[in-house]
Amino acid sequence: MAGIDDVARLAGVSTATVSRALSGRGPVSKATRARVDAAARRLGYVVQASASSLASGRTRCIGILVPLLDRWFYSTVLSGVTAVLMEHGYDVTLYNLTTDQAERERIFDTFLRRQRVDGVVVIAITPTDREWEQLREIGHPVVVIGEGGDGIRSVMVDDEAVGHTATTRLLELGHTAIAHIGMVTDDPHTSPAARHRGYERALREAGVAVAPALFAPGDFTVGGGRDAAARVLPSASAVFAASDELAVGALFAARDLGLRVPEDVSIVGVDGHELAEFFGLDSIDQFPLQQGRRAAETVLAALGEDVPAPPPGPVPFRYVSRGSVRPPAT
Amino acid sequence: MAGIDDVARLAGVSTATVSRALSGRGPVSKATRARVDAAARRLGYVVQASASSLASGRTRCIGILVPLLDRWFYSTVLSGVTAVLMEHGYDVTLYNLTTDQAERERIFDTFLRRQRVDGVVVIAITPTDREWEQLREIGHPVVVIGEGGDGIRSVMVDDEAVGHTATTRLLELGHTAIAHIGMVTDDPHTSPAARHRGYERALREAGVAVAPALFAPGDFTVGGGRDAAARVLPSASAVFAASDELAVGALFAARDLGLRVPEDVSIVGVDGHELAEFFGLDSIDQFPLQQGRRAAETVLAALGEDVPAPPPGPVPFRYVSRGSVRPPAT
DNA sequence: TTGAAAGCGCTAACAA
DNA sequence: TTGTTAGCGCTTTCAA
Repeated sequence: MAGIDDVARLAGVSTATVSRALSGRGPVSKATRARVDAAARRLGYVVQASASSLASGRTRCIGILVPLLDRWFYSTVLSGVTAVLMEHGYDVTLYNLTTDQAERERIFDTFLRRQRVDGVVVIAITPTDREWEQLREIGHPVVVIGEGGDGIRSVMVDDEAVGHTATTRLLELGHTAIAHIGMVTDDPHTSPAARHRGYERALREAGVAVAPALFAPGDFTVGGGRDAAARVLPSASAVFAASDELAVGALFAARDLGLRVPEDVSIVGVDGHELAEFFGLDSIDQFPLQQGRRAAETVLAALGEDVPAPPPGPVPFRYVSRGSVRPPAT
Repeated sequence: MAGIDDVARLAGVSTATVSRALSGRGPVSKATRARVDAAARRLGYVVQASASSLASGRTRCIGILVPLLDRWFYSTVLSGVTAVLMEHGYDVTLYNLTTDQAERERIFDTFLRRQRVDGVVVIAITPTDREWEQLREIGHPVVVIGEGGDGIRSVMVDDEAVGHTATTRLLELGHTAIAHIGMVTDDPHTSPAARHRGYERALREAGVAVAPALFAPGDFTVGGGRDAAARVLPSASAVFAASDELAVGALFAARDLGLRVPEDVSIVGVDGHELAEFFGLDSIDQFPLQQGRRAAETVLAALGEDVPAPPPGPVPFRYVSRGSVRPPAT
């Protein structure tokens, strides 16, 4: 495996010049650069990551923290992040935070502190105060998809607006017995919490009382949605589900109860999941691929890479009609 | 950020001893190790990855090549791989091979050759001859989930047996007009190709002619399955789909055609996807999480890590009945 | 624009 | 069992 000396020898220059030519940092004459490039190509030379990192302090690697890999939203965001980073020559190191507390600590205490990454993208995780602190301490840019903390860049949709939009749509159709299925968290800074707030605000603004019995928690899976919906469907004419997976679960629950959608019950989800289309499910698309791309561009920009500056403010979402809502039967 | 010298000073030993104590390589007395551990903990010292790698030649990082992230099978395998690697203190660097040819080349030419990884896990990708060559050249263990190449370790289910099992089940129920929806590849060493062979062999063994009109290609998505199934359903009493996503698509196609499952048509899929349960879909579960775990253990074993030796031979699969098949209507 | 040379922070011979 | 020391393969001052 060729080293930088081999390239230097073949090109008839010093290793310093090879380094400058190949990295693009520092002045190199056009002719020299061409000779170095040719020599490098001829030898199949690729700079060794660890040596380069040790000498320069840059790793060209971004760490990604993600809570689950097998959920559509996360894996789609991840696709967006990796695509952009790869285009810019960055590697991606994946840290899958499970529910195992010891493992989680090890990621924050050790993995992230090995100086293996130049930056971190956090997907939909709510770090504790201490974890925020640790993220800041690594001394590299951190971008959160979701609500950020102090001095931490964030890419997010306005989840309260999402909840408000979906609920308002149902209200406008004339529904008043609108159930919500989502997740209960003690942390108000999460997407489910914000969507829930948006739901309640829309109801209040419309003068409709918020009925606690019309909320049912369920984890963000089809099964969770089915179980949660089964509890509220008997007393609701419409359901706002905090994710498309939950909404699909609600469709199954409706079927089990002999309810037709949308004749007997209207259902709206959130995400833009592939399945929403097949089920003819109204949904608020939040463009997860774009969120991932934007997060990646945000870290790269913070690292001084030449990327289109991501626009400030929350990322867009869009209500997509597919036929799962209609005015309530009278 | 504390360095190894700080730890050495605080513990009253040399840096070499700190290195030995913390890495576990080389002899250190019990008392010394305790002092070093205490000093390291006190200073919050974590070894710097690039310096350690440069000096030792080991990176404690495994590269993973995956074609798609947002498909259930791949992301589940990936979960299994990352879980095991993390348990052993290994990082995971993710390379998402898209269909972009230039990007793919860059991964094989550059990314994998930066000596950033100690080993590679390839998920469901069919490398070209040249790419196999490049994988071997990096001089590290490579494990493929799917059919391997020369001198490359492989973790795989016997996909021909999978196809044979599913088809045989339908034959035993009395079906003869059994359609297959899968993927067309010119490469015989892929899962879809093997499942297709198993399907045809089962038919031949049962004395049923293989009807080319009963095969329809579709990419491995719900949409692909729906379109493919729409073409073969009119002339089939049963469908063997090469994945659960395809099978779910077939369910939608059946519904669109006014066919009931299983009264009018029987459907079997492959994977063990969460949705199979909700749709009451018969499926061959291939335990992707276990496949991922086994692949990770295989690389680790090859690197001399202390892991349970993965059993040889193909990984298990299991036919799971959920009510989507029955004898053909007469 | 180039080259010489001093590290980057750690590991692993080797000697004690 | 421990310390001394010479690198690992690059990058980056600094001087020319």
